[in-house]
Amino acid sequence: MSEPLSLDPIAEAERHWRRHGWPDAAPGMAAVTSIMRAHQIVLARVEAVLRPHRLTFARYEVLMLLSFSRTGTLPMKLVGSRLQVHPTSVTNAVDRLQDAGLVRREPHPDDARSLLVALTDSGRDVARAATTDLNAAVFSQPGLSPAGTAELVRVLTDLRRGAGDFT
Amino acid sequence: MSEPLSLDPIAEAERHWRRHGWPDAAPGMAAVTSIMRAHQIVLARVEAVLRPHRLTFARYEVLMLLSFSRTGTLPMKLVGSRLQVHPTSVTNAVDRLQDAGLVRREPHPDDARSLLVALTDSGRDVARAATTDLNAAVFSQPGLSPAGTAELVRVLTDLRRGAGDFT
DNA sequence: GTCCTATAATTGGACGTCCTATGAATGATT
DNA sequence: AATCATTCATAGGACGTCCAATTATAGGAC
Repeated sequence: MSEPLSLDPIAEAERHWRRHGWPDAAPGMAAVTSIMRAHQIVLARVEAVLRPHRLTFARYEVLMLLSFSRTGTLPMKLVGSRLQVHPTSVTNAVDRLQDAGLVRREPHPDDARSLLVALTDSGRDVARAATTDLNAAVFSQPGLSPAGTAELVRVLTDLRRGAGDFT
Repeated sequence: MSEPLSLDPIAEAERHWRRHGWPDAAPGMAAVTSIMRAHQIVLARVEAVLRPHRLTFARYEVLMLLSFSRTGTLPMKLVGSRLQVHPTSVTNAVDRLQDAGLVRREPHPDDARSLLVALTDSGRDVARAATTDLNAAVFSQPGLSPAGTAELVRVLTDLRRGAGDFT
C-alpha cells in the first residue's frame, strides 16, 4: 500500500489530546480510533481472500449463518438479528447472493410478511471453499499472538455486551 | 435498536468453528468478527454525536489533523497518509468540508501537482465544539474499563504495527 | 367483523471506502 | 533539451451501511 510512518499516528493523537487538556478522554479516543483502523486492516485482508470467490464479508457471513442452521434456511429477520445488521443490509446481501445463485428466497409457511432465505448447493460449496481459504490466510494468522487474540476477544465481548448486543 | 440476543453470537460462531474441525482458526475468526462488530458499535455512537455538527467521523478526523498542525494547513497527500486512507477518500472528505466552509484548498507553493488543505476559522470552531461533545459522550466513557481500554489499545497497536502502519 | 397498531421486507437516497483509469506536473535518464 | 516513468489529485463505478418512507400482513381491542 503505502510507506510505514515513523511514528504511530494514534499514539501521536493521544499525546495531542493530553496536551490540549483532555487527559480523561485520551485513552478512549485512542481505543475508538484503534478499532476504526483495525477494522480497516482486517476487512481489507478478508476481502482480498474472498474476492476470487466473488464474495464480500457481508455476504460470506450470511452464507455461513445459513450453513450452520439445521435446514440451511432462515427467516430474513433472523439473519439480520444474528448478524446485528439492519434489514436493508440483509436485503442487499441476499439480493446479490441470489443473483449469484448461492441462496434462494422462499415464502414463510406461517407468516406471509416474512421470507425464508435458503442456501443452495452451490452456495454451500462456495461457503466451504471460502472458509478454507479464510482459515488458512487470515483466521489462523490474524496478526496477533494467541494471548493477544484472546485478550482482544475478551475485551470486545465486554464492549459488545455493554452496547446491548446480548445479555 | 433491537432486542439483545440470549447468546453471544460470536461465541456461538466460535463453537461452530471448533465443531466443524477448525479449532486453530476459531480464535482468529472470533477476533476478526469482534473487531467488525466493535467498529459498527463505536462508529454509530460517534456519528450520533457528530450529526448535530453536520460532521462524519471521516471529516472530523481531517479537521482535527489540521487543527493539530502548526499552520492549520497540510498537503492532501499527507492527510491521506496520516489518516491511512485512500486518496479518493481524502478528496471526498475535503470536497464536503469545503462545501461546508470548514476548509479551503490552496495551491502548493513548491509543487503544482499537490494541493494544500487549510482549516478556516469556522472549521476550527466546529472541530472544537465537536471534540467537546465527543469527549463527553464517547471518549470519556468508551464502554470499557480503564484497564480494558489500555489492553485493547496495546493489542491493536501490535496489530497495526504488524500490518505495516508504522515501524 | 372492523379498526388500529406493530412487524417484515423493500425502495430510494446519502455517505465512506476502495478500485481502476485519467490528466497534469515532476524529476531523472539519456 | 526530449522522453519516460513516477507522483498527485480527481472522476466514475461498485459495494455495504444507515436512514426515512412505503407496502403488505398479522394480531389485538373494541
